[in-house]
Amino acid sequence: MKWLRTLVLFDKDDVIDSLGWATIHESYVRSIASIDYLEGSGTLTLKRKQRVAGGQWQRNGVNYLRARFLNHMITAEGWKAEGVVDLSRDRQQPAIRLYPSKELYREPITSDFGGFDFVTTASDGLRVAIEWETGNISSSHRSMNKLAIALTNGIIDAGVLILPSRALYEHLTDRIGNIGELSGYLAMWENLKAGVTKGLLAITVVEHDALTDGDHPYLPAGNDGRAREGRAKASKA
Amino acid sequence: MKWLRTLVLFDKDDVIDSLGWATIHESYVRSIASIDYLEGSGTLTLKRKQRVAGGQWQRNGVNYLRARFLNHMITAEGWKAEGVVDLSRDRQQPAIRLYPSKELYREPITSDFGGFDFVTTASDGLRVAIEWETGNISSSHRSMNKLAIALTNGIIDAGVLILPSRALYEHLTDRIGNIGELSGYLAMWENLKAGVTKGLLAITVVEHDALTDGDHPYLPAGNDGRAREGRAKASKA
DNA sequence: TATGGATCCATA
DNA sequence: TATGGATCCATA
Repeated sequence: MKWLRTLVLFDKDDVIDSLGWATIHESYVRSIASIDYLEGSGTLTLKRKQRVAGGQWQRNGVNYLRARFLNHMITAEGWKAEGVVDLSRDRQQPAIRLYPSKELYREPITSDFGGFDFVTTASDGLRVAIEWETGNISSSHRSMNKLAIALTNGIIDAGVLILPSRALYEHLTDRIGNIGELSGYLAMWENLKAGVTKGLLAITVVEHDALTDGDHPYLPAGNDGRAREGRAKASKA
Repeated sequence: MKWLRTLVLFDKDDVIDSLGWATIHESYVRSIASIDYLEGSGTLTLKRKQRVAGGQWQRNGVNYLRARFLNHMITAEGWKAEGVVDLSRDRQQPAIRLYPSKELYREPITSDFGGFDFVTTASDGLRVAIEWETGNISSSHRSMNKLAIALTNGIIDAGVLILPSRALYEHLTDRIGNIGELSGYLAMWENLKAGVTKGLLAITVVEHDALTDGDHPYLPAGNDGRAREGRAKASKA
C-alpha cells in the first residue's frame, strides 16, 4: 500500500521535531507499505469496482487492510498496543445555557470516551494515538473530534488519522472515510490548536498500488450493516 | 413527542435574544410536540425494543419521525425549506504542513458541503439551519461539525441539532445519535465560538411520550424493501 | 456521481 | 450493556 502524504493540521510545542514522532511516523509508514494483496506479492493490487446485476456495485471489503496494518505495527515494528486511553467522565463541562430559561447548565457526561485503534508510547515518552479509518466517512469525523479532545486534555501528545485517498475510496466499501470529504473541515480542527498546550494532529493519506480488471479476487467483505439486505437483492436480480 | 431541553453551546452577538430565534424555536418545539403514533392519538407511544429469536433486537425505525417533523414545519408552521445552503469550495484553507518535508501545504477542497435538513429565514432575516438527527451517532458528529463550519463562515446565524435522549435511543434503530454519546464532546464545539462573529449553536433533546409492551406496532422502517427484509430475516431465525 | 443516511455487526 | 465499525440505501 502506498503512503501518499501526512498533513500536520497543527503542532504545539514542537512535537513535529521530536525523536518519538519521527520514529513512530517512520514505523507506521513502513506498516502501510507492508500491506499487500495477494499476500506476499509486495503490491496492493485491488480489483476495480464493478457494476453487477440490479445496478449495485461490487467492491472490496476493508477488514483485511485494517488487520494487516495493526498486525504489522505490533509484530514487525514491535509496538505494544496499550489499549484504552480513557478520559474520566468528571472533566469540566463548558457552561452552556438552556433555552428559553437561559439558566446556566452543565450536561452530565454519560458516555465513555471509547479509546483509539492503537495507542503507544515512544522511547522519549511521547504518547501517540493512531486511528486506522475505514469506517463510514461520518465515523472519520468522530475520530478526528476524539483525537482533538484527547490532545486538548493532554492525554496524548500526537494523534494521527490514517485514511484512504479519494481514488482508493472508490474501490472499497461504499461511503468509507476519505480525504476528499474531510477536506472542507480541516480548518475547523486546525482552529482547535488554541486550546492545546502540547500536541500534534495529523492526517495520513493512503492508496492502493495498482488496480486490475483481471482475474483477481475482491478483498473479502463482512456481514455488517446492510450487507445481508444487499446480497439478498443481488442474488434476486 | 416530548421536547426535553435545548442546550445553547455558544451564542455570539446575542442571537439568543432575537425575535427570529424565539419564533423559530417555538415553531420547531411545536413541530416536535405534534409527532404522535398512532397518528392522531396525540401521544408518541413506542413499542419497547424486544429480543427476538437469534438474539437480535426488534426496534422502531426512524424514517417516520423525521418525515413527520419536516412535514409539520412546512405545512403547519409555514416555513419554507430553502434547500441547499452551500459553501463555495474556494474558501481559505489553513496553512498546514506536510511531514516529513515540513513544507507549507493547502489541501484542495474537493467535496461539497452538503447542506442541511432544513434551512429557513426568519422575518428579521435570521438564517437558521436545523438538523434532525436520526442517523448513526457518528453522523451526529458530522452534523455538528458542519453547523460549526457554517457558523464560522457566516452562512447561517443559528444552527440546531435535534437528537434523541439516551432513553429514546434505546428503542430506535441501533447506534443512532443520542445526547449521551455526544455529551463528552460539547466542550470541543463550545471552543469554536472564538472563530464566530455572530451565531448560536444549539442541541435540542427529544423523547417519546410513552413506552408500551402491549399490542402496538413498531414504527415502520419506511416504504421500501427494508421492512420486508427485516421481517424475512426475523422469521427465519 | 455525490452526499447524507439507515441499518445491523463484532466484541469487550 | 456499550462503543466503534462496516455495509448497503435513497435520492438529487
